[in-house]
Amino acid sequence: MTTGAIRKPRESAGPSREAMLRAALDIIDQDGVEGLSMRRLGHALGCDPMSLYRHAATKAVLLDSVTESVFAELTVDVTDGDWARQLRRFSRQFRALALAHPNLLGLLVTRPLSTPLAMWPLGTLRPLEAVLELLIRAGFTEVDALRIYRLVYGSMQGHVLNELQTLVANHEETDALLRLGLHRLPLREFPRLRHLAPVLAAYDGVEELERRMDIMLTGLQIELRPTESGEGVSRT
Amino acid sequence: MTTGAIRKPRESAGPSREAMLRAALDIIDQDGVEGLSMRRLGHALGCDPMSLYRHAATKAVLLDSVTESVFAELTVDVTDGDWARQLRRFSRQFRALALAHPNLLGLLVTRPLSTPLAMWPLGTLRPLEAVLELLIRAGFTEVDALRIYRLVYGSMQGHVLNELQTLVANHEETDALLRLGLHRLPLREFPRLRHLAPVLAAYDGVEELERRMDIMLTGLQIELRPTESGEGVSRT
DNA sequence: TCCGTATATCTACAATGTAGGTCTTAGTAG
DNA sequence: CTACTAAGACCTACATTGTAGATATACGGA
Repeated sequence: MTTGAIRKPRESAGPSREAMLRAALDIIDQDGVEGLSMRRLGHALGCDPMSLYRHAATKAVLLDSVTESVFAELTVDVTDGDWARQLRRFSRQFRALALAHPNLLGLLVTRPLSTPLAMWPLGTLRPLEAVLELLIRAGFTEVDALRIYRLVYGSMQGHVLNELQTLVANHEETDALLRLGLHRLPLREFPRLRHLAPVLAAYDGVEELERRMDIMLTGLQIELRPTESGEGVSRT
Repeated sequence: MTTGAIRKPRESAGPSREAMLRAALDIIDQDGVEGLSMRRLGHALGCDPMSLYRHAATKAVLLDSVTESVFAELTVDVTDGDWARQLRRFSRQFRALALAHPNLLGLLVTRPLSTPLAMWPLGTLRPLEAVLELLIRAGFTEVDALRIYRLVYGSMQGHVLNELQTLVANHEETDALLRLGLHRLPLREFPRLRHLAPVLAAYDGVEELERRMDIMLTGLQIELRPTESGEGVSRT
């Protein structure tokens, strides 16, 4: 190489990384993850499918980037002394994200499985770091902070998975049994489930998440005595 | 049709459904879900790939069936009066399944998202029914039983997802920071995470799950008063 | 024995991710 | 200003996928 200068990429050509991620997310929101192909994404952006590889070495990292871009919307106010309130807010935010992009939830909870923690995109790790900071500032030990993070994060994931599973079936059907398709189940074998049809149909995600947080936070307070910050669990 | 008799399938030809599911699970355990193709599965069974469609109308239902076959191993003793013990056992079983087939976890938590609850394979619904039965027999109302099931199931899912994420990186590396690849993280931005490296490396799944159950069950006992259902907790 | 039909087997197709070749153009040296 | 170089951008082509549809085969009844 005669010149040591690094050629900067032609900025005019091709869509920006952000535009690409946005378009990818749009497609996923509309037709699910399996509806996203490089060709279709290229078409949506009016560019050659192969040019997408400039921003993502492979489709897998493209998906990673999309989930990161969504995940990065989570924020935590580490200066808030009321850690429980922040955790609640965190959970609600996550739920909102999941409801806004239900087709992405599978990736959100699954993609980390294929990559060791420290290889995650930084945007994905930032909320983790923030929650740890929050809890440590609130007086928890590092170990407990990590434990609590896992507890909250896991519960939150679990809740959202449950909530999105329960959703819909036949929206127009009014009878709960029929709407959820529970009439298919043999009554002999599934009496409880069938009888619970109306309850299943009346699922209230917000309420359930709040109750879950109630239970978890009070249980947490009792089982895991924080050194000095034990003034009570915030309910808002 | 001139004759009303239903021709029974040639029982000699092709592998049995069970053999197929077993082989599919083997491949998934070995090379992950994306390693499973109809052609490869056919090759492993020594039969034409297309003949697999006799037992599964499409690849998606094949995957459903595989997850069902694993999921169906969960058992609950509904006659046990100690419901908390059963719930713990249930969680441990689930964890064991997930660790035995880590590549399947993504499907286990994800597949239900694409299908409304009542369309799940029956084997998948059976544990749900059993837990409901257990809790109702223990004196909970139907509504609370469902709530508790969701709570436990979500927490269990969340835990296992966390545990499998944290696993490995470089097994041979002894230094926690290096082993987890956390040295990659900018120290300025991720002080907590980097400092927690040894704790992350020393993750004890069994212990953590037990603690999680402790917290959840005590919180549950306090927050959910069965007798005065509906007004156990003042909500703001 | 032969026929009708349900089943097994095979072929072929459209769609996918992406490696590798070809071309365009920006940046530098003369 | 011109010519050269090489780093992108663009494109073609390939191996692989799930599976529809066509073809071959074997079974039950007459």
